[in-house]
Amino acid sequence: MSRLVAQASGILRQCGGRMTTQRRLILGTLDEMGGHPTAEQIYRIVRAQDPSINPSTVYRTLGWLAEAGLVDARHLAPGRSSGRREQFDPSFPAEHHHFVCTGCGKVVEFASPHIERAKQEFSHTQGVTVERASLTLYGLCAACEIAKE
Amino acid sequence: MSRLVAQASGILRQCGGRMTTQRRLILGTLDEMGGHPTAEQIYRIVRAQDPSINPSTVYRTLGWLAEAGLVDARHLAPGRSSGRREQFDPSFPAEHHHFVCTGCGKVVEFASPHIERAKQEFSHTQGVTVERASLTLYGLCAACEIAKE
DNA sequence: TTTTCTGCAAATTCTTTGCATCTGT
DNA sequence: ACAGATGCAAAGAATTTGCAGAAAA
Repeated sequence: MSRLVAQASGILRQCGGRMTTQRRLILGTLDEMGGHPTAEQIYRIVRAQDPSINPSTVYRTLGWLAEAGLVDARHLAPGRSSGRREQFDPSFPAEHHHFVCTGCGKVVEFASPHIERAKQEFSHTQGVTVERASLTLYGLCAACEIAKE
Repeated sequence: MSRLVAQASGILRQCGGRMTTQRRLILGTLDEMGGHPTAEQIYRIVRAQDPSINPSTVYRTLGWLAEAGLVDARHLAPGRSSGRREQFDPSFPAEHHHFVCTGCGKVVEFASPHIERAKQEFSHTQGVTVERASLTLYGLCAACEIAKE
């Protein structure tokens, strides 16, 4: 059983929800495919295994997964007009951030202690509670940097 | 003449574009209203001054403003389903980041030297070029923190 | 057996586009 | 005059919703 299926089962048990075939399929796919798929990409893959599945089910599943905090919804694609599709990012194993290459669209995940400091500093100086942070860096990856010239 | 109108005029002159009444109105509104309005909020305000203006014009104007780098399109609203509308953030005077209160939706802008460091570290260790960064912190503002109890 | 979920289709929401007309330059 | 912008209405993409039937607990 995949990690997400296990986590989700626990949550469902606590709130009286049900682990259905469709949910298991979507969760397993999310876990396996990795990266930051859009709802449509997820749908395409699960449909290959169960052609009767419906996009609404994918959206609904992603909806409560995001509410439960098991995945984060992000807009990684840079610029306008490409940032309209949400991308889903399993929030595991820990808070992480993203570098997006504006040339080829490649996404690299990373962790940074600087962000932890930025959170602390901001919460101290402003007297607020910071729960989570999302940093996205935009730039050119090595390959695109070379290709540019 | 507002700052944005001035900046935009310069850009338009360079690329053979035209400063129209509608653009002046939209730019002035963006400058005056501040914050991080959605296209619809902008439209509502400009329509009050010129009822003949059309939403497409607002979208088109925001489109090239974003391309020109005079405004940034962001998804500040936290969670799913609220993050669907783009918000437009005049990119002035310098790169800045956002704290979003998940209780009341209030947005606070701030600058942080830590982010500069995170950018540098990432670009050095990965051999990429980082052009810009966007950090959003989510949490509870002081008032919402109190209200929670 | 009782909720909860799913599939379906229709509806919404946000945004873009085609085209005739109008307007800066 | 002429390239470029606008308004309008219609199209489009992504996502949500209402509801009757299906399926977990």
